[in-house]
Amino acid sequence: MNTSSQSELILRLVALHTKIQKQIAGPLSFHGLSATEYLVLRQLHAAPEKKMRRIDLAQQIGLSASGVTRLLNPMEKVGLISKEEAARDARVSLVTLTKAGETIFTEADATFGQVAQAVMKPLSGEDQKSLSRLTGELL
Amino acid sequence: MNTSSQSELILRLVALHTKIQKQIAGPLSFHGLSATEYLVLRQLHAAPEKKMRRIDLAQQIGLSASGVTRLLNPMEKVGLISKEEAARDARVSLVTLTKAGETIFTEADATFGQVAQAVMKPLSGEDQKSLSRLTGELL
DNA sequence: GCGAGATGCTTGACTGCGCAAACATATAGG
DNA sequence: CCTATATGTTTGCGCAGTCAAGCATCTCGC
Repeated sequence: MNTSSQSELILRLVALHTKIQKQIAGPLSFHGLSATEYLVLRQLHAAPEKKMRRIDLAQQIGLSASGVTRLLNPMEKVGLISKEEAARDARVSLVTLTKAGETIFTEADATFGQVAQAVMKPLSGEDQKSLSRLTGELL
Repeated sequence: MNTSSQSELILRLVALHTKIQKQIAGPLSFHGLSATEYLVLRQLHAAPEKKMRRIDLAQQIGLSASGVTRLLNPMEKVGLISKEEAARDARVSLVTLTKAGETIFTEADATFGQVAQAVMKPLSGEDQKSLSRLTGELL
């Protein structure tokens, strides 16, 4: 495995990502969500008490702190999430998943799952497992 | 392999892409290039006669036609590429890699290769081959 | 050979995001 | 305590990219 084929491998991953984004955007927009917004809901859904600090959210979804601020503002207006002060530290503003957000997430997650299934269709179950392991080791 | 783990697999690919972008941006900026600009140079370098139509370029690097227009303008000003009319079809404006562009690409490509190597380091040569095959089948 | 649609490209308006700076609060060392 | 430094968040500005509209050119059916 020489350097040149490693470069090509990186380029393939980038191309694959582009393809995935394009396949996901449409179906998710049916729920009024962008891909990034879906990630937010997903993180919150998985968080203990469905609460997170904005900065942790940023790190988990690969955004800057300011990106999170701008992303969350409209989501709060629409009522998917809500702000809450942290008891121990007045600097942080916790983000929590509202009941409405939970509902939308559940619906969107089903859609996401279908797209994921469609994207992965070319691979056997065994190959999907391999891919899962390989990507895991690269993170 | 159920739907939920397929979703997680997609999310891993997205996270991996984020990581790759962040690792690549810095080193490439040393050559005055963004990741997307590097892709342009690479495509042109690989093209017959180092010439391409803007629309094919767009499709290859996963951009819209207008995105390509805006991307190429500064690159032309800096002299990495140059415009050329197509003999057969007056609608198309061919993009060609200049000598200067070729030089910059060669340097940037070495840098890119090093980053690719660093990113892929956690995987054995055998695993890299597998990953290459798997991503290939998904495209 | 000419009108109707298809194709290639650019432009205007907008969105999403990053960076740096500003600001608020927290913590630690003297 | 009180200053210095670190941490969490928001804001101003700018860049990269999209979509829709417009313009030029090409091609085809008659």
